[in-house]
Amino acid sequence: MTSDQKHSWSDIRELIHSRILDATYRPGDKLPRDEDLALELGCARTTVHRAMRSLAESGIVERRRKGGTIVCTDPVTRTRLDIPVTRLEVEMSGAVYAYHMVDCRHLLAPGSVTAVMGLVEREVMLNIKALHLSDGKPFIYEDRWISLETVPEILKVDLKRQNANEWLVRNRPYNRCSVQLYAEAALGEIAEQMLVAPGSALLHIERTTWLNDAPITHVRATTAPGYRLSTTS
Amino acid sequence: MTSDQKHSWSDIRELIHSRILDATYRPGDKLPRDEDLALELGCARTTVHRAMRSLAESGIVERRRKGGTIVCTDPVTRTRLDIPVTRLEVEMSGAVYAYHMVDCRHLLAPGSVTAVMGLVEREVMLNIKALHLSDGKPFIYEDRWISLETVPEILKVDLKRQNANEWLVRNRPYNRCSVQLYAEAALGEIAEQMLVAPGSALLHIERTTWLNDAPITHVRATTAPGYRLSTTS
DNA sequence: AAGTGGTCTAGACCACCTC
DNA sequence: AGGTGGTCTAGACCACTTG
Repeated sequence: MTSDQKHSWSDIRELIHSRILDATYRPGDKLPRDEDLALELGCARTTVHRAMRSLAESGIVERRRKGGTIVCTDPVTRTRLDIPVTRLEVEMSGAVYAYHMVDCRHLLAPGSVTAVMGLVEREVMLNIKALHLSDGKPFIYEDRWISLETVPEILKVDLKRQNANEWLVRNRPYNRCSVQLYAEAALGEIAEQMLVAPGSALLHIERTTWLNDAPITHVRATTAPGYRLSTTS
Repeated sequence: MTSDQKHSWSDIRELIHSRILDATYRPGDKLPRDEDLALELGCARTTVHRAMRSLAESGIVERRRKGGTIVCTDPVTRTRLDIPVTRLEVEMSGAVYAYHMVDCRHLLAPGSVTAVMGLVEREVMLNIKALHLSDGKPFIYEDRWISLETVPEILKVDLKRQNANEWLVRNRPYNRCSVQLYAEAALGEIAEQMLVAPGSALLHIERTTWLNDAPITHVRATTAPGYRLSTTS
């Protein structure tokens, strides 16, 4: 009676997914218990669990103890976004990478920055403005704030030669990260640095990183016209 | 000798992660074999494996059979991006949602669209232009192409009343999805529909979905000024 | 060819949450 | 309070890939 058994969790994931796709299980429906599915499919419960966890991570089903497994209604589009290190991104495209520090000073960080970092009070941080170049042309302009509380060693680094992000990434790994994406017209200073007409539409990527609730850095990256972020899955 | 045992995979994940954070294991280093770590930590190899897989999914280590586990050099910023269904996004913000179909016709899809979809030849598709409103104000303008090869039933749906995306999402789940993000100035038609000054910088979200290599739909969503996409983790 | 991670099993116990 | 998913174990075998 039971069709021939598929014992691998990815096969089982596909099987269950296909039942969702062909509406055997509809959005909002409750799926059989892991144990029953294991019995039906002729595999261990652990294997069904592995498949289910994968479906849950993809946002296709929702699982609750005692509540069972439910097919998600109102599915979101869930993708993975990888933001590469700029130098590598440029070099991978076959272009020559260069880094140019525009400005570097101690400043009282604006409230917008300290708020995002989760700090109650404003404090003096290291502010770095720098340009990443691809074949000599402006590629990304970054405005970065580094917490001197969390990363005092940064003052010993020669940031005119050493890209701040790469130093941080190698010496100050982070725990938690928040990213925001938006479009904004190029303002005076940015338009100047990026060599674009004022008002040009540019994609901005803001990132904040922490190590166990201690903020490390906040950076606003302004990308060149036409820049695209792609995700897969 | 062995410190007191932590038996849960998340504890072990944290422990190994902390060794990476404090440079016990440095970028490029090879970690001990799963079995040795299990021995050291006093747990089953499966448990170490579970922790390692989590670290690998986060892009912190790289694992290869026979090659062992290596701490990633040049880490990328990896985040999860969830794009909600527009109606829910509006309603969650406490505003009133409305949908207005602007245009709907059979058209030969442009090469840029069919190419992204992975089609060799251009074909006639259903093209829908629509506006999502939040409290009566333009929120997202979408330009959508729906494959009539894959989804012929769409012709029976009353798309003036029924939001195309929501119908698709409920009746034509997808397998694969590709997303692109970029900034672009509002052109004539878009500026008109969105009620913004021509040239305004707007965030664009392009999505293509497939079911087993059969393209379902391609949509370019133009968001209102100030729109932000956030990711967590 | 051999060593490493990847997976499967069977069973047990735990933790959470709904009923 | 009981049922469901979540996890851990111990052992076995498999699959990939590199030395």
